[in-house]
Amino acid sequence: MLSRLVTLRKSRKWSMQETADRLEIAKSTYAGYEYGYREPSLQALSDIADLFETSVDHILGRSEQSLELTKSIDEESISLTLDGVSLSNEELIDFIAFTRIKRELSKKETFIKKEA
Amino acid sequence: MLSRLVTLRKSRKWSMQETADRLEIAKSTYAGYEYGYREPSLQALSDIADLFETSVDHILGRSEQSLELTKSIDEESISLTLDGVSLSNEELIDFIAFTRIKRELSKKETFIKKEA
DNA sequence: CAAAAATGTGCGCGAATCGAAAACATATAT
DNA sequence: ATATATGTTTTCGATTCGCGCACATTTTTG
Repeated sequence: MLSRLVTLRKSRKWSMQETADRLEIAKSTYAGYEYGYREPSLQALSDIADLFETSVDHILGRSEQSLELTKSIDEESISLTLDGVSLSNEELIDFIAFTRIKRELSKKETFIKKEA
Repeated sequence: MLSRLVTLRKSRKWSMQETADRLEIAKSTYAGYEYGYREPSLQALSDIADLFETSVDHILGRSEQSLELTKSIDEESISLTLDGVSLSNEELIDFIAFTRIKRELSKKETFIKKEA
């Protein structure tokens, strides 16, 4: 269930002990999570996500969320940031237009090439 | 901990019973989640997120995720889609450049205006 | 309006499982 | 080679999960 923990921990070069310490739980408890014979409480799960600076969904290995840009306008689901500054609706709208046009153009290019 | 459940359920106009049925659990079990005196297992939590077509993080009320665009290049965290088509790295890179430049320009504009 | 059905709310219990301590195995460092 | 750190498993008391059941409240139906 929590198979991604191993990767997350090792990419940080932390031992189980160190990870457990940071989470303020016993190493055997943490080990239980990694080995899969224990499940953390929701609070612990949340703490783990915070520690690894990732989402709970990612830790749970849930089918990676795909964020549809057109839907994220005016919705408070996920906020996008660039260089730490959150993306304004205007920037998002510009981007959508920008990319749609680029996609249209690349279609036409292909079409022309085929014709030639 | 799971205070968002009420909203999610009611926005669908489901009774507790109906929700529990869809989740294939007892209504008293589901009620426990909503009232906050019970926590679902990770599997149940995941099922709930699926049922409500939302993320576990959202259900847990975790500080809304912000996705840093520069970090999402080459990372398998969340995939962005536009009009149902997933965003290529190239499109993302272009957008980052595009927006950075726009931001730079708007700074300068302000500067010029101040000078004038 | 009254009866019936559905829904919400809470209790109690057996079963499941949590979290930690401890012991042991294995690896790393001195 | 010995000590120290890390990984892994077992054990156990305490917690709490999930459900059935009962009752209150609301909604539906005739």
